[in-house]
Parts: sequence; C-alpha cells; structure tokens
Amino acid sequence: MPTLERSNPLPLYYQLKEVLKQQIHAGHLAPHTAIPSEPELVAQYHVSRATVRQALTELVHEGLLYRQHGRGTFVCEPRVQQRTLSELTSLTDELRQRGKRPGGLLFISELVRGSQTVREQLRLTDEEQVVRLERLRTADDAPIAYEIDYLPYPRAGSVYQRAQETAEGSLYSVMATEGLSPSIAEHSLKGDLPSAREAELLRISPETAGLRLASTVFDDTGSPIEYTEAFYPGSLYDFRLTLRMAR
Amino acid sequence: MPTLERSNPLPLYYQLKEVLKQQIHAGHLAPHTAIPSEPELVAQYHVSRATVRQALTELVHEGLLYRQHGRGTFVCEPRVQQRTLSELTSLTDELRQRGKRPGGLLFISELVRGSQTVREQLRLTDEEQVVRLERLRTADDAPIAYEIDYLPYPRAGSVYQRAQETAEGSLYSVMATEGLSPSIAEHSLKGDLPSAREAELLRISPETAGLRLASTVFDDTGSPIEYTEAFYPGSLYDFRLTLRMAR
DNA sequence: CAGTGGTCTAGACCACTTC
DNA sequence: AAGTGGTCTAGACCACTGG
Repeated sequence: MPTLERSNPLPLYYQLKEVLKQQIHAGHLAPHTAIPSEPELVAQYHVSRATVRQALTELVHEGLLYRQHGRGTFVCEPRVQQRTLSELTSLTDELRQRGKRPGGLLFISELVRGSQTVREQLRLTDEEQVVRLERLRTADDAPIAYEIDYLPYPRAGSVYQRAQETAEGSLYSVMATEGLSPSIAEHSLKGDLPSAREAELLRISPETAGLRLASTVFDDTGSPIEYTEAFYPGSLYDFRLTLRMAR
Repeated sequence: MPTLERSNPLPLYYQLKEVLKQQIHAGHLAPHTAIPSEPELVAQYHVSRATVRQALTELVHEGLLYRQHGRGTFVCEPRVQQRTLSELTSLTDELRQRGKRPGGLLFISELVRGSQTVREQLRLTDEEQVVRLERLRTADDAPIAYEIDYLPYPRAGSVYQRAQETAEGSLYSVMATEGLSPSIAEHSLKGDLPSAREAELLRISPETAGLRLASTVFDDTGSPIEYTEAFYPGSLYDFRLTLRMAR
C-alpha cells in the first residue's frame, strides 16, 4: 500500500485522490465493489476523516466513485469513469484521446471590429477590436472542421502575435500561456448545411449535413475570453459528451 | 439578515446555500462583488467554518461563486449562473425554461428484442427484452423532435404499463417514480439528414439538416437505464449547453 | 502587516443499512 | 448492535493578496 508523504508539497487529500485513482484504473478496485470505509482509510493513511472525505467527495464529483448512505463507497462503471464528467475538452485533446493526430491550417489572422453578435458575446466597448482567426482543423491530416475564433484584442493581443502556433495545436494552450484560462463555456448546437466556402474547404458536397456550433468561453470570473463559430460535417466527426444530471 | 434554524431538518450548510442563492438571485449581491469572508459568515450565522466552506464549495461547483486565494469569494456573472453547470436537462424542463409548452405524441409502445446496438448499450442478457417507445415531441404543439427510447424491460416494466403518460410529459418523471434515477449520460452528436419517416412526421423537407443524438443514460451506480436515438431539425430547435472546463 | 482562502486535526452525534 | 456515510464543531497552521 502506498503511503502519503507529508514532505510532499502536494496536499494530503490530493495525494490520496491520486492513489485511489491509480488503484481504480489499474483494476485493483473493480466496478461496483466497495473501497475501504472512511475510518479504514483514516487508519491506513494516517490522516483525519475530513481529509479522507475531501478526497472522496472530489472523486465522486469526477464520476469515479459513488456513495450509498449506510452501505459504503463504491467504484463507478468504467464507461462513466472514462472521462471527467462534463468537461469542456479542447478538440485537440479529444482527438488525441481517440488516437488521432490533431492539426490544422490557419487561413486568416486579422484584427477587425467584429459583427454585432461577436461584440455582444465578448462584451466589448465601441473602440475595442477583436482578433479573428479562420482555421481548418484536421485529424490525421484529413479536414474535420471549419472554425472561426474571435478573441477580445485588449486581453488577447499576444495571441494575435503568435497566431501561427494556433494552427498546429490548441488555441487554448496558447491562450493559457497568456493568462487567459478557459473555465466555463456556453454552447449552442444545431444541425445545418455547409456554406459554399465550408463545403469547398472541407471537401464535402453542399448537401452533406453537419453540426453548427457557436460557443462563448469564459474565465472563472465569468468574463468572456473567446467566441467561436464552427461547422463539423456529420460524415467526418461526432461530438461525445458525458453529463451529470442536475440535483 | 435571515437566520439558520437548528430545528429545521435541513442541514445547516444547505440552509446557508439557499440563503446565499436567494441573495444572489435577488440582486443583493452583484456580479464580481465579494460576498462576506468565511470568518464573517461564521460570525453572522453562528456556524463553524467547515459548515461555511461546505456551502461555499458547493456553490462554486454550481457556478454561482468563484474563489480567489488571498482575495475573497465573489459572485459569478449572471450568464454563467443561469443554469446549474453541466446539467443534463430533460427536454421537457428545457422547453419550460424557454417559455414553451412541452408535449408529445406516442406512436408505438412495444416489447422487442432490440438491435445489437441497443442490447449492448443496455447491457442485456440474451433473454431480456426492451421497452421501445416511439415519440414525436412538440413545443407549443409544433413538432420539434422525433425520438425512440429503449428501456431495459427487467427494470422498467412498469414504465411500459404507463407508457401513455410519457407522451404528454417527461419520460424521466415516470422513470423516477419507478426508482430509475438518471444520474449521468453519454451523448453522441452529429449533423445528419432526416430519414423519410422523420421528414414526414416532422413536416420538413428531406433536405433539411438536423442534429442526430444518441444517448445512454445511467443511474448513479453506472448501470444503464435508457438508450435514446433522436433527430432534431436545425430549423426547429437548437441545443444549449453550459460546461465547465476539466481541472 | 492584516485579511483572505487552503489544508488539516481530533473529536462528536446522527441517519441509514445490514445482520 | 455494529458499521457505514452525513453533518458539525473548535480549533490550528499555511500560502497568497493587498496596502
């Protein structure tokens, strides 16, 4: 049994989480079997019950465990564990998880005033401009999505300087190095047909239906840091989401 | 200032959550303003700091508050507060939130063996059957989606008896009364064109693109309790999701 | 420096499940 | 009755932010 290191700068509850996660993923704890009770974990790892409960509560939130009052704490089904619940994964990460190699082409990077929709979503004043990036995103070099990203220039100026980097990898990773931390996103999703330009770039016929996505991304204070419009042909890509029920 | 009732069977942390929620929604606490510090809440409500922290931690999870180490705890933007983050809302609830009147027509309710996909998703043995419900869902009497629901007969037998009720309202509410509690759902979303039958029932042309959704719903132990396939014409309905970033 | 949230302890009593 | 998780207390020390 691994031990927790008090000299380790990582908090004890966090170390305990990692230990339990690893035991679950390694298969030492099978689905629907009980993990040690809270008093047992207290004794095994020499920490207080509050510390144990902080670790367990977070693992329940992440969909790895479930609790039953009076019975115990149990390991969730692997299918539900597979990803952090209700996460907002970047497409780049998502493709890697599926064993694909993400990539992209940057067509246009410019400073513009932006449409009324864009300005409203990013809550800009009349004087402020937006960075506009037009990208074709690929998996294993095959196009899978056409995407236009809008960033508020006042906060994202340096992203504009480094626009080329966003073509290859994740825009989020570039934004993160600039202190723009995506935390929460609103999405609107509907089925649609591609525009002429989209059909051409994605090399699909104009009759191929796809998914039209508009997203506004916020940092943890709720300030908008990105607005995106994208088209995903149904024949090339599907979205996967795991959500938790309210209440 | 409201007080917490120790005679109230509801836990103190829960009562404190409700008080803070109400103050936020009533506008007494504006976005980006700090709420009272943890020691202040301890003094005001005569509870321990652990109780205060349990209330605040859950409100942070629900997207109403955000914390900044060394600075304080602040109220989130209304747009981010609008709904519980990453919830799995039933279409019935969603439509009500948008001011629409949800309804539906039940075409078929039957017991079948189910396709291989259905049987795999519901993890059924060779002998077990599924309840199959075919529904046209409406908002203000106009069709917005065509949906087929599959339920594992061994656990959902009584839902089959009460199938007619599911036409009018939410299938989840009928399931809930039978001890089937949706907790987590996996979704797959892509753009597609309607089948001939879908176009006819939804009264749209076969060239109208829409969103094709396949969902498997689990209870909190991770056992599947429902599998659904649906088509939402892009011209009639869009999905709205609010998600939290992983980590 | 004072004030904030982050982590942690060592208890306590309760409600629920199982036997 | 014994064991489980749910709630709660009254402290403590730390890391981070701001003036």
